[in-house]
Amino acid sequence: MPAPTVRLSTAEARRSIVIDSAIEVFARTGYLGTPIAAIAEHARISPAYVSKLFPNKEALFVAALDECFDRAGAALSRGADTGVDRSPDGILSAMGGAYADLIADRSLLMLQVHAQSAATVPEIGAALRRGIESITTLVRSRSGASDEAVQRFVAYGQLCHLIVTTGLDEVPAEWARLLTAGIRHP
Amino acid sequence: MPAPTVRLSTAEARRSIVIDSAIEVFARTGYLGTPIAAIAEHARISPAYVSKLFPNKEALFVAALDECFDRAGAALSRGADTGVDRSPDGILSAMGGAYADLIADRSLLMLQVHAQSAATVPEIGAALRRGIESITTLVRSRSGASDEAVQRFVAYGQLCHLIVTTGLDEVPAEWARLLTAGIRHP
DNA sequence: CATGTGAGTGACTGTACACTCACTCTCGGG
DNA sequence: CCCGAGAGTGAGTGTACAGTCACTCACATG
Repeated sequence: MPAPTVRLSTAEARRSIVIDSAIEVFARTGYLGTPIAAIAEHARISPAYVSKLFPNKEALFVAALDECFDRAGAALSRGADTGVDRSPDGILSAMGGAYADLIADRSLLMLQVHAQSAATVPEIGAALRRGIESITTLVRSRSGASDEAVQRFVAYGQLCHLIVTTGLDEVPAEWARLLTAGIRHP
Repeated sequence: MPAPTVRLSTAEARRSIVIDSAIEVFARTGYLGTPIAAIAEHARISPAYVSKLFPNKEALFVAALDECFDRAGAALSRGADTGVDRSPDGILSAMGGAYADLIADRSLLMLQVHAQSAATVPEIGAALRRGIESITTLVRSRSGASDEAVQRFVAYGQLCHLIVTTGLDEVPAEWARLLTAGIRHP
């Protein structure tokens, strides 16, 4: 009988699989809280090989974060196209809806929170700024909304982070409902 | 000559000194990124004694976080009293100003960010929710503003966290100025 | 001055983890 | 069929750190 022979793939393909795993696992346990071995296990690969694919843990985290912002940008872009109301505010709210759909699984959002916490690592801080920049300029240019409206968009996005990290949407209290009101829950 | 004899203090006094140190050091390097020894050094105390004063690192972090929210609450409360404009929105903006003054040194704010990142540790998540609750209800009751206005207050507070963690107020670019516009910078 | 209580520490232990290295295995090209 | 390049790993190494323990020392009280 044909034993399930091990098929090799290219390092490039492995890298992107590992990045997917990294997004998920880093999102759950944070930068310092995640051993490389946990990501390796999730990617069904040996820890040694992860270390061979990325020069160090920091670079792996940055790669995951970059990918995360790429996906967010793509989702926002799609959202900007799908709205019915073509006014700036209409587009903005369509983008908000698309973003809400995207972060339904929490990983992208949590990764951003962990990145903020680890932003004192220079490479991580830089990646975070890059990401915010691309989101901000994309929202600005695709919606055509005013600076104030874009700022508000980002501010409520951050509120969304707070709600998710603290599980506020599960808290059955008046103050919690006040904060989550009108926010699309995952 | 009188050798500088070692004066003992009470454990209670030490505890609060250690909490002060913990706020500062945890704020700089985060929960997992901070060794107990770093806090001990800042408090000019042995690591062993820190471990004797607090059952574990988690409890120390929670104590620091609680203290942090206490200070924030006190500052907001003071702000609510000092405003000239006694309308809800006037009081709200006075509270915002007081908060901005308080977080000039970034420690309180950074600690919150790190707490969000570590919120999967049950005790830390609970402390964070307690803190948010007390802030939210305080802002609500002292200002008398609408639910929407309070939600907006918190959302822009979170935007403030983003700005500080990423050092956006130092970034000389249009997109950065868009996000920081109108936010009181430290 | 004797003594008990509590402040404070040095040295240690166990563990977790990032990263390395020598090695094996796969498979495409000659 | 063979061989070399590259995929992939097991077993380690060094280090950092949380928490413990036996101990010393200060000082208030009688």
